Amino acid sequence: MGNDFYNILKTLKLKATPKRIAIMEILADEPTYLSPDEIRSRLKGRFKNIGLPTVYRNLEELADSGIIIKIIHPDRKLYYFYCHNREHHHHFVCVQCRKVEDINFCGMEEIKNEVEKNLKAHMVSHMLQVYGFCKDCLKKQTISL
Amino acid sequence: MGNDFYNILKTLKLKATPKRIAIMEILADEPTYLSPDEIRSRLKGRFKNIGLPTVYRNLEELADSGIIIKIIHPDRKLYYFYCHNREHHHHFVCVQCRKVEDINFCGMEEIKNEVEKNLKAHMVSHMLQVYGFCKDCLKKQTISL
DNA sequence: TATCTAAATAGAAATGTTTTTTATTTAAAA
DNA sequence: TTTTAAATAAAAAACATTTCTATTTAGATA
Repeated sequence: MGNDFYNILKTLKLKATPKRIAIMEILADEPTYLSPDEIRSRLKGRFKNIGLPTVYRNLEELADSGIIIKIIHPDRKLYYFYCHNREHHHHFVCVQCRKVEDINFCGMEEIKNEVEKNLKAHMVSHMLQVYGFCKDCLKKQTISL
Repeated sequence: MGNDFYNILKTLKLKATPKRIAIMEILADEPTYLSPDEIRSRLKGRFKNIGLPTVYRNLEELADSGIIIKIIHPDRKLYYFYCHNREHHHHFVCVQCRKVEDINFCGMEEIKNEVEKNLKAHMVSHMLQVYGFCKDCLKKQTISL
């Protein structure tokens, strides 16, 4: 299918270093979100030397340029996820298996309207995240809801 | 008006210690969200000895019991806010002065519906936060939007 | 009011994630 | 091939948050 990470990086005006490409490959292959340290562990299979600051820096740059996204987890640690959906949308996150699924509904127009009309404020950004148990985790075991 | 924190704490089955009451008073008087360390600084004016773990523990307990709320800031640090509105709602946060205002619209019914019908998942919780510049900060200065 | 006990506390130390620093290496443009 | 700005490794630092332990205290009970 050609995830042409080399050219994506060129478009973003980032050097196409082997490690940067590897980080994108690892995330794109993963249906769940990963922590920086987990990403580093996987990189260790491919590179014998890999520093944690390099992982953090690359993830930050890639997230800033929008090609990957940050997941805000209730534990307040950083997680990253490669999302193939380029439209504006939000995520359902399974707190058990970490699967990420898209939510298409976004009531942001109404919220933006309320913020600007009622509060007379200017909305810069918003964050919506939904936590729960996904279909598969519900099936696999008894979860006391 | 009588913010009867003593009785609120009794209802929550928490000991009404002077420090716990002071934490609630500080937050209730504050229109912005505060960090644990900022709260400790203010407590130092009232108590000569006050440990940071005490502040963290109390904030955690009070947030768990729902009398104060955690604010998720983009910097991923913890902040707390005393919200007088007991209904389910969300917040607009001014990223400049940290003022917190209520947003009454919440599209959660639609989202819950989508999660449960389309994804066949179970929604446990959700987080919505809107960031921007409040009315006053917009007035006070030129912000490049 | 005095006694008692579980809860709360201070203070020090530990934890663990994320960032900074600096010297070295590398991608890719010229 | 040369050049140079960007990227890197490694060590160290920064910093928020938590754990630990001995001590104190709120408030129930006698």
